[in-house]
Order: sequence, then C-alpha cells, then structure tokens
Amino acid sequence: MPKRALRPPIREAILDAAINTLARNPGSSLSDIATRAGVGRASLHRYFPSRRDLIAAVTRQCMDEMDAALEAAFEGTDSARERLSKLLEATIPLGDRYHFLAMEALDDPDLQERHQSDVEWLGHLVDELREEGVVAAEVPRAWAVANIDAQVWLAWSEIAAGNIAPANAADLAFRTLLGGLGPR
Amino acid sequence: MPKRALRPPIREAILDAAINTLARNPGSSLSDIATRAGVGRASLHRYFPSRRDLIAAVTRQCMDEMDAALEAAFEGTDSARERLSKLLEATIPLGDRYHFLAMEALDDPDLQERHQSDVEWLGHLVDELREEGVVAAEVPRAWAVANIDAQVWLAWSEIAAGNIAPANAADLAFRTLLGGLGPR
DNA sequence: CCCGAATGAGACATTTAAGTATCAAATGAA
DNA sequence: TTCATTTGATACTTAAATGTCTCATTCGGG
Repeated sequence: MPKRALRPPIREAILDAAINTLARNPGSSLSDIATRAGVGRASLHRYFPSRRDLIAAVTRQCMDEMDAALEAAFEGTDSARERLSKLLEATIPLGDRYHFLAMEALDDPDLQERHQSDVEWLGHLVDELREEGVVAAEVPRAWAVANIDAQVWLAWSEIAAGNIAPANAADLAFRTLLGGLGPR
Repeated sequence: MPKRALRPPIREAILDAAINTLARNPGSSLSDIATRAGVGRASLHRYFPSRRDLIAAVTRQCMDEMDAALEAAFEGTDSARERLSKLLEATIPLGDRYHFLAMEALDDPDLQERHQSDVEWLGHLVDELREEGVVAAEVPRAWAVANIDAQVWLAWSEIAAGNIAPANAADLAFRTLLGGLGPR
C-alpha cells in the first residue's frame, strides 16, 4: 500500500488554495480560501496572522516558482532568441498561478524591489534581442517588455477560455512576438 | 412643458467621477466616488440606488462612447486593414475610461449580451483581415481577437506609465499587430 | 495507551462600506 | 418674495470580512 502523506503540510495547502482562489477572484475572502484549503479559518490565521501576510507569502511563492522555472529553462541557452522562446514555454504554464499578482498592490517594499528587478531583467533580455536583430531598433524598449509580459498573460487567458490548445500557446506567443517586434 | 428638459449635470459628474475613480481602483467606495464628484453620498444614492446600478450605468456609458468613436472612425473606410488602424486610433485614447471594465463582473445580462456581440463583431473584422491577407491563415481567430484587445489595453498601460508617447501609441500597436499576426 | 500539541468550530469584537431616513439649507422659478 | 424641489450633512441600520479568543476534539510521538 503506497505510503501517503499522513497529513498534508497545512501551510502549503493554504498557500496553494490561496493562489487558486485569488486567481479566480482577487477579492476572495479568507473564509473562501480556508474552505478551499480544507482548513479552519482560525488555522489560516495561525499561519498567516493577517491578510497582508498571506498575500505577501503567496506573492513570494509565485515569484520563487517563476524564478526556478526560468533558471531551469535557461540551462544551456546561448542566444537571447532562444531564451525568449524558453521563457514563454516555461512561464505560460505558470500563468494561472501568477497573473493575478498583476492586480495586487505589492505593498511590501521588499517585494516591490524584487518585482522591479524582474522588470529590469526583462529589459536586459530585450537589449540582447535587439543586438541579435530579433527586436527592431525602432521598437521602444518598454513596448517590447510590455508586449512580452502581455503575451504570457494573453496565452494563459486564451487557454483558460478554451480558445487555444495549451500545447500551441508558447509557439503562438513566440511567433507573435517575433513578427510584432522584429524588423519589417 | 416639462420642468426638467435638461438633466442636471450632477448625474454626469457622478458618472465621470466613477469612471475616473474606478479606473484607478476597481474597489473604490461610493464615498470616494461621491467625494471626487463633489457631491454628497446621499445624492449619489438618489441617482444610482445601488452600487450595481452605478456600475451598470458606467459600463453602458463607456460602451456608448466606444461605439460612437468607432462609428465615427469607420466613416469612409474601405479595407479591413484601414479599419483596424482606425480602431486603434479611436479606442486607445479611450483606454483610460474603458480598461477597468475588463475586471468587472458584467452581471447585467443585457450588458453581457452587448459585450458578447462586440467580441463577435471583432471576430468578423478578423475574418475580413484574413481575407485581405493581413492576418495569416495559421493564426487562430480567437488569438487574433485577443491580441487586438490586448494591444489596446497595452497601449493605454504604457501611456499611463509614461513609457511611450500617446501620439505614437496607435502606430506602435498597429505595427505590432501587422507583424505579429501577419504572414511571415 | 497516554499526553502534549495542533486543529476545527464557533463566539465575539471591530472595522468598513452599503443602503436608508431625516432635516436644515440652498436653489431657482413664478 | 414665496414656495416647491433638490442638495448635503448626518445619523442609523445592515451586512460582510477581518482578527482574537476559547475550548473540545483529534492527531501523533513516546
């Protein structure tokens, strides 16, 4: 008989439920989250004293997942173009766990700083893409950054709506970015 | 003759304040909105008995503005490509008054239906674009529709963030769409 | 089996926003 | 000026969510 976790780690269950619930409705109550986690609301407060704490923990968790996925995806890449492709393949499947953060206030200064550095990092990727001729010179850097972000979000949205197949999403986004941002 | 041939401007002031306030924070309270409109909260309730009513009125107003702008922009166009260009030029400046609706629940069935028909209308434009060869055959219809929507939202976001000049936004979005969705 | 720790359930206080009701002051037309 | 209507301020009720607390139950290690 397979050994099953006697009791799932509650903290993880709450975080997971929070991510899933908030992704569908950013205004979800702590009751909703606790219920979905199969946990009493009091226990939720034991692990995360306030709503702020929970949101901060969820944000950190998502950022960690994203960083880990990116680091793994970039293993052995040697062109920015390839990194862009890998970025889409790695992050689009995580979209449903990440996109709702775009709406959150990010009131924690530590997380704000981290997000800022992520954006800058994406800017560097765009710089490299431009050097490789993948992104045209006349396309503003900020526009390219915003478009990459948007394609990830868009891909998730269309997958969730059932309009495109998950397997095609990254390719479609890659194609759209190459054509949209590249030289005419 | 009727006593109030002209509606008092207070209703419009409330609607306008609601649009601006909700655009910055979809969870704004009615107090915030009333204050910004320079009106007592009680008066707000006189014109819009419930929050739902206000949101519905705001939504209708934005849709009306959008429809009017589109109708005017399409005057005398004879290709889908040109209509896409005009669409961007007309709707991007309205983005700050419209984009927040993307998050709203749209609980009014009448408005739901109207939104649905708007999406279908955009689908027809995509069909025409494909016939003209502006949108490639291998690009899914839903993907093209979503991308057009996304470029409008994106343009507004980047304008609001101060990253691109409002005058360039429509051209940039048009270029991105042509390259992104067009044949390789 | 037994005991300490953790959990779930629920009561309770607090806060915030929505909606209702009332009234004095301001507005504007006759 | 007069008078009906509208507005703004204020007080009140209701509802929902947050956060705190207690306590019986349950889980799991020893």
